[in-house]
Formats: sequence, C-alpha cells, structure tokens
Amino acid sequence: MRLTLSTKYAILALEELARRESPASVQELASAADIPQAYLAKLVSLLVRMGVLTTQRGRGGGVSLAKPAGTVSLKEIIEAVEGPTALQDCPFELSPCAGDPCCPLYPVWDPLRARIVGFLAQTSLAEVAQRTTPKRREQNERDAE
Amino acid sequence: MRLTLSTKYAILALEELARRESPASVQELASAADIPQAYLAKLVSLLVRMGVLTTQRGRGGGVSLAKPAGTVSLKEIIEAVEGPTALQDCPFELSPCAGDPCCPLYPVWDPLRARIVGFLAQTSLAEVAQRTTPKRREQNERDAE
DNA sequence: CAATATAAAGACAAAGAAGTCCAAATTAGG
DNA sequence: CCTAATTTGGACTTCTTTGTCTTTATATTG
Repeated sequence: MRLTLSTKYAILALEELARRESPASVQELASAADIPQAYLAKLVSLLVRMGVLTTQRGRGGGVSLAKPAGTVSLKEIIEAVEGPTALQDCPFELSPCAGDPCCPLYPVWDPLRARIVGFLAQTSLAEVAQRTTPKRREQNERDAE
Repeated sequence: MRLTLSTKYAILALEELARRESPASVQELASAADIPQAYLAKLVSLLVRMGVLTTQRGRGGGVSLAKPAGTVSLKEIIEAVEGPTALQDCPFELSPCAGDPCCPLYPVWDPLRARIVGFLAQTSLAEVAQRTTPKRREQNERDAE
C-alpha cells in the first residue's frame, strides 16, 4: 500500500480521458489535468506497455483507453503503475501483511485492507470520472496556481 | 497516510524498548530490531525532540521511553516520525482527503481512514509489544538473513 | 585525571521518485 | 515530398529517503 504521485497522475489523466469520446494528445491531457507534460508522457508509455492505453503516433494521433472506461478498475490502474503487489502489503511495512498473521497489526489492518482493495476492484474509471463534479475540477484548477 | 520505512523502524525499536525494564543503548536496540545503527541513532534523536523518548549520555546511559508504554499510542509515534498531518490525507493524494468531499474517493476512503486512525489512537505501544509473539520475533530474525 | 561508553550532530554517499530536455521515429495533410 | 504534430526513448537534474562515517559532547568507572 505504498502509492506515489504517479498513481495520482495516472488516475487524473485516465479520468480526463474517460470523459472524452475521441483520443487526446499527451499535451491536452497534461494541461487539462495539470500534470507535467514530459512526466505524463512517460507514464502514458508505461500504461501502454501495461495494456491500459493505446496510442497513435503522428499528426492527429494521441492517447486512447485500451478498453471501455466501465471495464477499467482503479485496482488495475494502481497495479499497472506501482507494480502487481502494491496493494498487498501493510502501510507500516512491519511485514508483508497479506498472509502474515504474526504481524501485530495484521488482525486490524487486514480487514480494512480487504475492504479498500475490494472497493478499488469494484470501482471503474467510468464511475470515478462521473463522480468527479465540475466543482472539483474548478478546485483543482485553483490548487494549481 | 504516507508512511515510510522510518515509521517501521520507530515502531520496532520502541516495541523492543517497551519489553525491557531498563534503558537500552542504541546499539542494543539496533541489533535486536535489525535496524541500521547510525540510522536508528538519528531516529532516536528525532523521537527525543518529539518527546517520545529520553536519553542519557555517557557510560551506562541509553534510551528510555519518556512515558509508560501503556500511554503511548501508535498514532503518536507515527505523527512524531512522519509529521502531524501524515494520517490526514488520502493515500491516492487526489486531494487532501480529510475535509474534501469533492474528491471522488472521499466517500469511501474517509470512513476507512477514520477507522484506521481510531485504531492507531487506541492502540498503545504496550499492547503491540505484548501482541508480538516470540514466533514473530524469530520470523523477523530469519527475514534479516 | 584517564579511559571507556554512550548520545548528538554534521557531512557525505546511494538509491529512488519527480521532473526536464532533446533527439529520433512515426504519421497525416498539403 | 515536405512539414507539422505526435509518441518514444534516453540523458540529465533535483529532491527526498535511506544509509554510512567521523567528530564532538557527555557521563561513568576506576
């Protein structure tokens, strides 16, 4: 359960993409979601390798979702960015939590973790994109200043 | 909710200390809890400044808890190490979660966060030290190799 | 006082995350 | 074919975390 800024960027960019019909360029996504463009370009590259995005080079090209937004879970995105085991271990790192009942925090942490992961697996990009209100977008824009 | 290795080290070292009656040297703690000694020395120094530990220099000196282990919460320790707001924000960092209902993850994350923080506030170092079984200690020692 | 054991503090190195820049490859349109 | 718009890839910087090393300050014991 160690999430970096890259996860935030990935979710924000994919969210933005899910709200559009047509492909968007990295530049458009970066400015819409307020993400450093060159950094996002690398993230996009990673997400293509992980099968979350597809891209089209050249004029008129851009980035598209590899699957419908309703079928992409947050869990999938996080694992693509942070690695396949990112959601398994305890944030305290006292030990790899999933499967070590000897950890003193295990009895409390594990059920919570299970609920979080369950939620992430259940929640699709489409839902997040829809749930993000215009109000929140304005807030983000203000934060950016 | 951004926790680093330092938090793990702090909890392990304090746990070890809580199991003893008398002060222990940084060296003893480091080897018992398998933490790099010089790094732990700095952590101890921080925890002294934050009022969690007291130290005694010179021969026969060492590190002691500033308060009884039953009165030190995990929350306190985490905030001492990571900063006072470490437990407030969302691990996805989509926005500062505590108090931003516009975040699309807020409705799900915030109750979970509240439960985690509640647990951390309720759980004392003494409980964790007690709950840590000898089996776990052996496991940690094996892991160290 | 001398020797020893200890914490404290600072400089430094290593590794990873975040961010920037630039050149190359690819595609569309004129 | 040429140009513009794109992604791709690599080199590089900067910052934070983690880790090491050395010196200094402080206390105890004999």
